[in-house]
Amino acid sequence: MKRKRRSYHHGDLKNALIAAGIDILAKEGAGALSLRSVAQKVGVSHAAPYAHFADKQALIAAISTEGYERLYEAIRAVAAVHQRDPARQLVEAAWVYVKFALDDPEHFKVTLSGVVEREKDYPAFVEVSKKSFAQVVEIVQACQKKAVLPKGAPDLVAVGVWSLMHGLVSLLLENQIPRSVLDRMPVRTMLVATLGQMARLDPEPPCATPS
Amino acid sequence: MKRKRRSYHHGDLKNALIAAGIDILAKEGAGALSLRSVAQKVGVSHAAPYAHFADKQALIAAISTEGYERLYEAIRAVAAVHQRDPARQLVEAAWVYVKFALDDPEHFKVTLSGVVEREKDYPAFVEVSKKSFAQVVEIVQACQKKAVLPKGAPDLVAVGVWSLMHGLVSLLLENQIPRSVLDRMPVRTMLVATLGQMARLDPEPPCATPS
DNA sequence: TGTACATCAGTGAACGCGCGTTCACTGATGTAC
DNA sequence: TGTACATCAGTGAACGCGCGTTCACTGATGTAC
Repeated sequence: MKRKRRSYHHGDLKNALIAAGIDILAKEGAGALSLRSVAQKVGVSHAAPYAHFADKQALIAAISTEGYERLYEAIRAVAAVHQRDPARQLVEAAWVYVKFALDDPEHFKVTLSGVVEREKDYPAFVEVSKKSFAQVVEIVQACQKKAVLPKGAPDLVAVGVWSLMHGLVSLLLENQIPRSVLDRMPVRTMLVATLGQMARLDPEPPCATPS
Repeated sequence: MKRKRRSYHHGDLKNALIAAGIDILAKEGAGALSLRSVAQKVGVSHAAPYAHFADKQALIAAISTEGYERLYEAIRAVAAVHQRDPARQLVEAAWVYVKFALDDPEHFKVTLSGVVEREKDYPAFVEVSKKSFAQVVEIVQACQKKAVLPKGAPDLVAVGVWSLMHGLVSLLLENQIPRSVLDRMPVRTMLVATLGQMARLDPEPPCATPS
């Protein structure tokens, strides 16, 4: 399972610790995330992380930043693929968001849950979160041009779209959506239906649901 | 601050513990919520709670249930006041939700954050959460009749409205909404604007903002 | 009204646990000459 | 190429902490007679 380190020095301990943290979140949940557990997973003494992170908050901030970067990259990719179809960009970007949340709920939660308290101390986090929001605003503007989304200040409409998606996945993760609704349709259909209450979308062909 | 108990027996320790828990959430946050802290706040030995709660989960479930009841009652009240005006019902119910979240964020989070894992064990929680959702569905139906909300299965549209509000408050609480948007308008205006992307609402007079 | 007794709610000591953090240390690495 | 030394990353023991939970107990309460 855990291969022996060849040398005294690890080489890339910082990134290894971040990866281990994400892994622990996925497999054991947020309660199990600690500097000690992360160190143990990498096979290093429990004090070693302090060479790379000032404290636990700093590790969490790094994990959050990584999560936002994952989102940013994935949305950038789908936006590029559907360059000329804003409605599609909107749906696929939303789907990216939902997929992240469902595939890796604990990482998603840490990323989006404001665990980064003193943002000032973590400029990388602030930067990628700003970039991500700007990306959404762009998609919203393109949608507005084609009357897919209602008029209004683009950043405000972006907040609306984001809220809708964030609320949907939060309620899903927190098990609050009634079974009667849940059992009636797959998540992707629910996403499109919900988004369709706000945006003018073409109906999806029932079999085109990606993964 | 803490008055001496007159007698050995407390009389209503169970409810006192729940109230103390809510108080701790408000004043010290979720991290400080423990059976021990709750017992201490009430002025009782740390083992006393076990006479009333099987374990920590049971206390949390009780606090969650209390939170949902607060929501349920408040929404029922505003729905009654605006009996003949579904759009208003919608806005005020949403406002109730947002107010709860902003006034008592930690209690709100515990209530809505699926901390009640094995719902089966807490039927009171399940019941009040179902009742609350049904209430929203009713308001949604009334809104649909007046074309305030789009057509579609009422429970699905209710999920949409709920998601929108839940996402908005979650992002607010988690400090994710960009300052540029935040600084431009009060929360209530943001709520109405966001809800307005999904519902056909009359514009609010700028000075009618309740508390 | 008085007494015996069962029931119940709260006590306080004790358990083992994992945590964040500090500290003096040591092994490995790289650089100057 | 070889040696001295500064730097750096990781070690392992130790600290104090608050937690959930158990357990034998005891003080208060209520009921039967």
